[in-house]
Amino acid sequence: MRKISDSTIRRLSLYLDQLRALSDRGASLVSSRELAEGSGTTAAKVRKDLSHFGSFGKRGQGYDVEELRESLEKILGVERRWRVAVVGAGKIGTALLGYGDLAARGFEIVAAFDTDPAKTGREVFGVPVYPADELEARLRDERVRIVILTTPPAVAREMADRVAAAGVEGILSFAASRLETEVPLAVRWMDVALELEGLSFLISGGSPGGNGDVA
Amino acid sequence: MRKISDSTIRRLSLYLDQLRALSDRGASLVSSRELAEGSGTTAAKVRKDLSHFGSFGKRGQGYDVEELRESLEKILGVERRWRVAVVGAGKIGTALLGYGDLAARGFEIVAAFDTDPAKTGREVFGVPVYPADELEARLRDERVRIVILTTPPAVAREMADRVAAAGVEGILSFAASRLETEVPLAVRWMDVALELEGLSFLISGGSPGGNGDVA
DNA sequence: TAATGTGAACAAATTCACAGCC
DNA sequence: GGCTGTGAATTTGTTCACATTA
Repeated sequence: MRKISDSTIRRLSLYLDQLRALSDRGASLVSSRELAEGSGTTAAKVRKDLSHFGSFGKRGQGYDVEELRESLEKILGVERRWRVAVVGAGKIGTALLGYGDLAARGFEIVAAFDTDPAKTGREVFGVPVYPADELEARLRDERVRIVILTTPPAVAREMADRVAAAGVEGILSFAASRLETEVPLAVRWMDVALELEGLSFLISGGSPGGNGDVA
Repeated sequence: MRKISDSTIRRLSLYLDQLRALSDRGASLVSSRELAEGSGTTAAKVRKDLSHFGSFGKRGQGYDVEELRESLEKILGVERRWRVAVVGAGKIGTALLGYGDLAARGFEIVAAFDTDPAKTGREVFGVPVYPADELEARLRDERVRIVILTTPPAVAREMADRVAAAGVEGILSFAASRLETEVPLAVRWMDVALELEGLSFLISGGSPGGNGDVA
């Protein structure tokens, strides 16, 4: 299998979202055009995206909703549940602990960590908050494979190295700055201010006479 | 000026972050190679990205940190402050109200809204939380140009239409599903579960023998 | 000498268009 | 007739390599 682009993966997530909704509504077939409309893309892109992984549709008909949903879950690796921990129990970190959408989409937050003793030793939205000392031990005990990093930038690098050393395989980082870890692992970044800057550019007329990403 | 790609804009934000840090440290010159290293890209890309907007460097020397920082702030439209509102004062919405990084990067949250009367009529982290009835009036009074949408998906569409009608020019949406507004405006999405699905794909070996986005 | 700015070469992603099947 | 799957064409984005300037 060749290298799959990041854009393709992101779109697969959007298709999956839609298929779950269609499935709930009891729809049985869906066309590439419909999937495209619901995810702001084109029918050709939908078909090309899927074609990297096999052929899932019936010519002349479309795709079987249940079948494609299951296939996409397997492709994305969300046919089973993931055990996730949140490192940094500040405002964003604790907000995520109670965010039901994550569990609904297969990501179960099983632990949180913080260096501040005032925040540890209790449960928040049912998730235990441990002191950072216990990071490595608890991550292993809980078989955590993905960590969401919400610490201040100053400690992000250290925490990333520690979770990587503890066998975590992926990090979703809310820390603005890039981070390089000693052990290589998959990292994605989310940065609210960066997204706002993107909007600022579009609104300010950066690309004049209209803008790229419009709903 | 031709159409600037989204990837270029995102990288400009990363360069700007770095220039601010360099500026704080009193650095006066920086090369495309250094900017590239700090943002996980290549020197050629840095130069090409900047070349779309003019020529900012001195051959043989590099870029003047202050000068380039100011230029990038102008390009991104963050040379002045933006007035932002948060619609939906749930867990994520309120977490954002106290998130100092936004103000530090030029985005001031001046109001929040919610439909739940239990949440309105008070201040959270110094930001007044208004009932949703007052949405249009307050957005105009406060001269809000960007809204961060953190409502449940069920009401996201309606709220998007209402803020668009109230003259808001950009939306950053945490609502998973795409949304189409009657009035067209700039929209960006942030979706924690989608990012986790991307990590899940990489970890599960979606692209075998290594993965794309590694630190 | 060192590093920018930029056309030209290249690679990747998207779109087109149509053969193949339901 | 309708819709998928896919090579080919096109467009977009990246990398190369070098003339140019401090």
